Formats: sequence, structure tokens, C-alpha cells
Amino acid sequence: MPRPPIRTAPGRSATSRALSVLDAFDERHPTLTLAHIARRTTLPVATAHRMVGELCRARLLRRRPDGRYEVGARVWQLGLLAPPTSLREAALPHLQDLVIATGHTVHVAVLEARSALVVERLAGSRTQPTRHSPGGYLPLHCTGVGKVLLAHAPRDLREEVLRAPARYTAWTITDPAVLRRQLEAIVVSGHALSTQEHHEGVWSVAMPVTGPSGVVAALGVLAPLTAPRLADVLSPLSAAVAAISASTADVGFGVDPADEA
Amino acid sequence: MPRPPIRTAPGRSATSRALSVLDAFDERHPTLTLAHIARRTTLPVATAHRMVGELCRARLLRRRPDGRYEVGARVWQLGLLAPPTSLREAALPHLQDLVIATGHTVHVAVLEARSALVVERLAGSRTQPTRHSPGGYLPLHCTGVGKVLLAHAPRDLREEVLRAPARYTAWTITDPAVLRRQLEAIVVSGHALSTQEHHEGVWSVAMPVTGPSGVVAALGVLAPLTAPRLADVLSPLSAAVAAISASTADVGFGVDPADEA
DNA sequence: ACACGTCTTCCGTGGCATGGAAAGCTTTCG
DNA sequence: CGAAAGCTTTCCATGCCACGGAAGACGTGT
Repeated sequence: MPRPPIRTAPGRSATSRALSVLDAFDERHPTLTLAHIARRTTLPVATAHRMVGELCRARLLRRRPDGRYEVGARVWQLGLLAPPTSLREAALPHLQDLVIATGHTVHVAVLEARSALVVERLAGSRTQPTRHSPGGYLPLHCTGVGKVLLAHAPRDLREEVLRAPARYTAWTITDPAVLRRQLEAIVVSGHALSTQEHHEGVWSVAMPVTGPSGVVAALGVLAPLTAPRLADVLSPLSAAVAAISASTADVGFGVDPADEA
Repeated sequence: MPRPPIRTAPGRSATSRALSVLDAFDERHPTLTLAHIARRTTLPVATAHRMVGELCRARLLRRRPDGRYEVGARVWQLGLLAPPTSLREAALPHLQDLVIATGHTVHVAVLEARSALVVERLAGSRTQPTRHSPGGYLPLHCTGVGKVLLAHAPRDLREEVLRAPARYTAWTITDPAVLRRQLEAIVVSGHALSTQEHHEGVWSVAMPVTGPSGVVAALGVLAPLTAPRLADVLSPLSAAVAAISASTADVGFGVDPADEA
């Protein structure tokens, strides 16, 4: 009896399937069973099983004693080589200064996919800066850091994001033309504003952090509407941005030493 | 004219090749050109080119403006889900306490592949603890943290490491029988010693950090030979280990909420 | 202008990825 | 306690797509 060898795999390459398994993990699902992975990736169980085995052999996944899977320590280690790590370390002291100077929450974000990826965030509990939720995504069109990154992003990404800006609050700007004009102004003025466009009761300013080849990140300050003194924030913010840009400049641009092997 | 379709690809699966590209990146090679990647992975250039494209599409790699490749921010973000992150955050305050109590350098490591992966390290410059080189590997058979991890590792890994212990200094123990006896003693006594076995002039003590299902990490103190008071270190070390184990206990064991999708 | 190294594209071949099925295993429930 | 439901693992015939040599485009140094 010939088994129908239906191939439901049209466009996706073997590797892209394996990598899609990694996408099944997120902050709300740090550990998964094989069946969960299969469902979340919409892969057949047998295929998911093979992929997971492959990823475990490469140490990107680990099988825990209880049978569930989790992201492997190797991924953490590889992540240390990614730009956010050096950026974070260069920025951290200046973030603390900025929190102390303004008393508000500050954060740094980089452009990743179609979002702003938060690299570090310090909450201004007035005196003692406390860390919060790095690794999260923010929308590009309605946050301070997002607008800065979007304003300096490649043309096609910008247009793609402007095509259908999602609404978060009553103040979210969803008109592409208005946003486009704002972005142009941001490039000129050097800072971006968002007033309740993402969360009600919160406004933010952000400025670009520049590296050797253009804008590499954005630094933003979040403040409640009850603290509306933009002028008080702009000056320490631009100082912090300058300091971070300076320490980023020489980082990560050592050309590799001669090849070995 | 038929081109000989010589397949030099015997055992390696398509996915394993793609993932081997990631292995080409390390601390000394944070950015690579396509040709470097091909050489370091011993893949044909055409194949490496395809793999790299695949990895870029999955955002695990990024092509920089100058044409070189680097590890993508996505990897950093995924790494936040890996055990070292939560361990690091749980341990950091207690590491600081330990540095202050002992005045020496302390570090935490987890078992990864056949090595001890350093998750965090604080150097005791007597007053101001400074961070140093997380992400590095230490040998299992001649360091304090390594011995602790090895002593509690699965049998086969332990035997494999004991098969041919590499020599680092004149004091490195390379006799499998002697090491095996030490490991047994470590399980009983709860702490491991290494005296100049990895670096001359340095000794270290380490103790296991336990989670809900056994040993998850090791915490070690490094001291110069000129400070040989083991007794002074053991008590604050065991206090720190207990504190970290306690805060690790409830971390990362929330079972996923009901599946979605 | 030439040589050298790098990057990209093309394409015929056959190795291996594919996924349904069935068996083994654990947990849940009547 | 037996059955049912769900999870995990193994098996294997089919044919898709990964493979890599080759050629060409591009950049750079001499």
C-alpha cells in the first residue's frame, strides 16, 4: 500500500525550518515540549523532532532532565558577540548618569526586524536606578526611540512601516503623511518626540546614538505628563548621547587579525 | 560536458552545516567576511554563501554596511532566555557580597559542552568590584568551578574528560585515578580545590549552586598563593552559594501557561 | 593593464530531508 | 485496573532541493 508522500513543504528550506524552531521560544515560553514546538511552528511532529535533535547537537537547544527544551547556553554566549552587548556596556554608565540627572526612566534601543529592540532600560526610582525588561520590542512609529531609528532607517523599511501604522492610544499618529513629515524633521532637529502615542500619560524624547557608519541606536527618556519640561531633559540627553557615541566609536572596529586555519 | 558533481558532504546534514557557520564567530572574530567563514568552516564558498543568506534571513546573522557579517541582535535576544541570564541576575548581588567579604575575584560557571562556561566574574580590586570576561571557557579538570561541575556531571562526560586531562602547569593533575578520587571527595565534602593547577600562583575554592533538579552551576573564589587562608573563604562562600541556590530555586520553573496557537 | 582575491549567480545531479504511520511510553480518568 | 488520550521516538519510500564546481562581476593593489 503506497503511502502518499504529500510534501506540505513548498517554499521553506530545510534550514529555515530548523531556525523557525528557535522562534517558538520567547519570554512567555522559555521552555517547551516537543509537541508545543511542533504546534507553534506548524511543523509535523516527526519533522520537529528531527530539527530539535539537530539543534541540540549544535548546542543551540538543550533538553532538560524533565524532557522539556530550553535555549542553550551557547546561544547566550554567541549573543555576547552581537552588537547589543558592546553597546549595552558602553551605554550603561551614561544611562545611570542620565537617570540621576533627569529622575526619569531611560532606555536604549536598536533597530531589529520591524521594531525597536530594547537593549537596556533603567527605571528612575528617583535615586536608585533599577534594571528592567531588556529584550522587549517597541513599535517604530509611536515611540521616541522608534521614531529616531525609523527616521534614519533605509527607505524601504521606512515606507513599509508607514504603510499601516498600528494604533495604540487615541493619540497614536496613523497618518503616513504626518509621520513622514515628522521623520524628516527628526533628521534635521536631531531628536524625536512621542506624546502619549504609545502609552497614555507618558511622553518621551529620544536622540540617535551614532557609530562609525551612521546611526546604531537610539537613547530615550520616558516621563509622565505631569513632568512636561522638555528643556530640562534635552541637555542631559544630548550629553549622554554624545558620550555614548564617543565610546562606541572605537568599539567593534578592530579588523580581525590574520586568518588562522 | 558533464560537470563532476563531487559531493564532499558525507555525514553532515544541511542544517548542521548552517549552524557550523555560527561556530566560526568567537571573541577573537566577532565579524567575518564570507571568505573567512568559508575557510573557517571548511565549506565551499558557494555553500557558505547560501548558508549565510539563510542565517541572515533568520536574523541570526547581520550583514554590516561594510560587507562583513556579525552575529545578529536576535541571537542576543534569544540568549536572554537561556539559563545563564537568570542565573547571572540571581547571582550578581551575592557575588558582590562575596567579593566584599573576601576581597578576591569570584566567578560563576555552568557546564557547557566539555568545559565550564563562565557566566559572570567580578574582580576584587579590593574595593571596587569590576566585571571581567563572561563568556569564556575554563577546563573542567583543573579549576575549582570545573571540578565541582565535573564531580556532579553525568558519568559518561566525567569519564570522557578524565580520559586525557590536558596539562596547564607543573601542578596540573593528569592522573585519571587521582582526579577520580578527588571528584568523589568533592561530592562528599561539598567543595573543590585547585592549587596552581590552571594558573601558577593562583588557588581557588568552589562550591555547587543547586537548583530544583540538582547542580546547575558552580561558584568559585580565586586567590593568590600569598593569601592561603582557606578557612576565611569557605564560610562566606557557602553563605553565597546558599543564597543563590535559594533565589534560583523558584526561577525558571513556572510551567508554561496553556498553549496558544 | 594584469593579477589576485572576493562576492554572486547558475545549474545538473543524487543525497538526504520529508512526514505519515506505527510502536513505546506516560499520564489521566472512569 | 483497563482504556483512552497525548507525547515521544523510530522507520522508511519518495522525490525535492541542497550541493558545489564553474564562470562572471567586482574591487583592489602593484
